[in-house]
Amino acid sequence: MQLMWFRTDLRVQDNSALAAAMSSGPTVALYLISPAQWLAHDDAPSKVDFWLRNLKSLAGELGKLNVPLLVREADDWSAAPQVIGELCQQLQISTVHVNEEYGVHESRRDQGVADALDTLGIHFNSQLDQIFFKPGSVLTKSGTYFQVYSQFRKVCYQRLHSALPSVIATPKAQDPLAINSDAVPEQVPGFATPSDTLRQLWPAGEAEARRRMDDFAAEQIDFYQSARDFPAKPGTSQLSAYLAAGVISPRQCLHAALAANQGEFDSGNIGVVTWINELLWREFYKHILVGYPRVSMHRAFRPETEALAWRDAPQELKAWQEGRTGLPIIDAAMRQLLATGWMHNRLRMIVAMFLTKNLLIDWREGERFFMRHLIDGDLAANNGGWQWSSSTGTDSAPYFRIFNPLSQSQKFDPDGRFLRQWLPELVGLNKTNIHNPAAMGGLFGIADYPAPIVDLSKSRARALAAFKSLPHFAGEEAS
DNA sequence: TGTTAGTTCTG
DNA sequence: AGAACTAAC
Repeated sequence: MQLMWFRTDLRVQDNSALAAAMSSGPTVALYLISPAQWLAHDDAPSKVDFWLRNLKSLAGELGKLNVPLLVREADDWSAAPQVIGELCQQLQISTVHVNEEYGVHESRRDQGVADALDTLGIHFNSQLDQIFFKPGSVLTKSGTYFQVYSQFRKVCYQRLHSALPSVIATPKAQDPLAINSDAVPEQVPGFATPSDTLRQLWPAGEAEARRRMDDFAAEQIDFYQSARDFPAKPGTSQLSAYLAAGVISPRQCLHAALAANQGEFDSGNIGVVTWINELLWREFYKHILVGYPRVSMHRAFRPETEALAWRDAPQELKAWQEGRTGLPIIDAAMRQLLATGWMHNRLRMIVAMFLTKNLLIDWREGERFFMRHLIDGDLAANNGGWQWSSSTGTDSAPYFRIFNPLSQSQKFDPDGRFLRQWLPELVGLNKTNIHNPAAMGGLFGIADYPAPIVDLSKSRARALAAFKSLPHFAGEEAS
């Protein structure tokens, strides 16, 4: 008997480990509920709820394949070896199949399980599935992990040209087993069920993910490059939550995009090329996590930035978190995050830059807050994004390239449509004033809307000074 | 995937 | 005055 252990790969289509298991023999599926571990990882309640809803949908898909889904609890992953070992003995499992995960804790968990199974004479078979290329297989000429994205991408392009990862066929149904599936819990203690409004924005299941992907590839991807930076437009794929939970695979995404561009990924349709570029950013940050694991252990990629004099400003942090900084684009973005579990990528950069530069608050505060609220929260991508914005990471924004929230707002939400959607107190303002109500002067101050909590000019200068005063800090040349 | 301040050009 | 350009952060 084979055991397929599902984690962040909640689908039956193009699933490497599931295909490996079912081609080896009769298969039973397992999912572990791990509330203490999830809390320790700052997993958002909306994300845990999304996992459970997708797990329920997955149970239905597995049912069509006659694969029973067992649900077990391992509060902390340190309990995983025992829980899985006992189950394997009960069911007389010969091999446990998984898709690789790349966090430090995930690797340690899998090693612990593999070791425990080994003493029981059970095999542990892990597959490349979450990304295109095995970490450690995309390296510089001197054999180190890339630190610069464009160079990494160049090698990825070569690899894609020589061997395109292909989508794996969905397994055929097996003969029914005399094992009953477990019920999937509706809720897990410690993770509140999100609002119906939020849940309805993110319907669960492979069919929904595929529908989104197909619609995007058919109708939006051509405009992706020109539309993706405007938060009021439906210019992005809205697939991040599904990718993070593994309800859809990057290989499926790649092939859907290629089909819209005559099979080309580095030329032709600029929208397609730009979108695939984003899939490769995702790939890059996963590789960074493996090559430089300190980034996920609350350490900056650039050690010299560890000495930065981040401000301890709990009131300002709280204002940022709650969307009441007095800067409309920041507040609208944070309210979008709180209400929907998601934030447009352009806005993630703007609010991250504002927190780490204008407020000069430690990027780790922002990283943690995002993880606690994002339905698509992914350790590698979230950490990569925050360290990019705070200029502490690989290939990050130069310390002097600081976004001005007002000009970003004017540039990327010119009519104020996005602002009006999230800031009812400002709906009456015209497209000039809405970006900067404070400029209208006290007499025209908006009831219920605060004055800006920082002076943008002074706080920008403060951030520049803080970076320049770092010992041994090698300031980059402008590019 | 930038912003600012200063200079020069243009009407 | 305001656009266009540039250097520096």
